[in-house]
Amino acid sequence: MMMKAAIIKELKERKLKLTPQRLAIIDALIENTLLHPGASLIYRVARKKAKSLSLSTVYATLDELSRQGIIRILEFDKMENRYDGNIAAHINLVCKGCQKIMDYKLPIAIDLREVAKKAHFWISDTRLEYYGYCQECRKK
Amino acid sequence: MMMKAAIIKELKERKLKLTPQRLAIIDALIENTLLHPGASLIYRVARKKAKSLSLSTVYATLDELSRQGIIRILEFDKMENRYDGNIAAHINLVCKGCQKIMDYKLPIAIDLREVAKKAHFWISDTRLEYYGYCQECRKK
DNA sequence: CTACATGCAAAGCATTTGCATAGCC
DNA sequence: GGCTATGCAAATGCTTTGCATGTAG
Repeated sequence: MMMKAAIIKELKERKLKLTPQRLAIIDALIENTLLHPGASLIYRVARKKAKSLSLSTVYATLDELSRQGIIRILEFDKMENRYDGNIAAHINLVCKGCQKIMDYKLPIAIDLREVAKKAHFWISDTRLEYYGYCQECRKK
Repeated sequence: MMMKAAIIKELKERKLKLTPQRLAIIDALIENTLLHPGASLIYRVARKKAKSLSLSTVYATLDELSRQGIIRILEFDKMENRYDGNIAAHINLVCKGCQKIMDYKLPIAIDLREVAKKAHFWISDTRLEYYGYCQECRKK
């Protein structure tokens, strides 16, 4: 996840307003990066800091941050969207037991320019996921 | 995509009924593998073959096939689920312009056992996607 | 000031569910 | 015949939208 100062700088440069709601949402995202939080969790956490906050503002802000390339939206089957602050290429390990999502550093680098050349496809971002079971869930 | 005979064999072995609806859905999936079709397209195509067919049956069948590991469900942002008959490890190139999804053969093999060891995570399946623009959409 | 952000409530929509009926094995 | 699959319609639930109001710059 980018640092708060860096995110604020980005938003200022693009003339986006730094409302208390947005700042609270950014805090919630940063504090919970490892959890890859969903909108409802972000709402619950950010609500404590922002004097007033609605779920639609949470969605609007997350959309905006995603449009700015600061976070990535992850959609799942039978599970609410999750928001990933880690923009660098990495693999998400998604536990089907407890819904936990962990980062895994890519062991190799895939050359995106090669894909562009071979498949005539211009890549803007990536999503790499492995589904399975974490250690705790596997014991059960 | 598996061949029809192989899919039927799988279903028989697991004592799942081969109804005309299921067969029509499997045909629709096979005929449209390259499109990575959504439920609505499958419904439209399969409807022509099956004497009667409802959308809920389409969903139920696709769920069943996914549970059997025959297809994979892909969920997206602001776009209906798509169904992927290609279970082998590969990358899906998802065009944000025209919603087309193309397969891309992985240039390297990622060793899943290594992930299991390093991250204590047992992988059941994978989802690798690159988002961007195909050649036609890029021209615009 | 004024354009953009927010909150509310209502709409949207793909997907799921409950239940009576039909039909495969 | 028994048990699973189907169809229908209604429910679900996350996400989006329209619009009036508030507020950051």
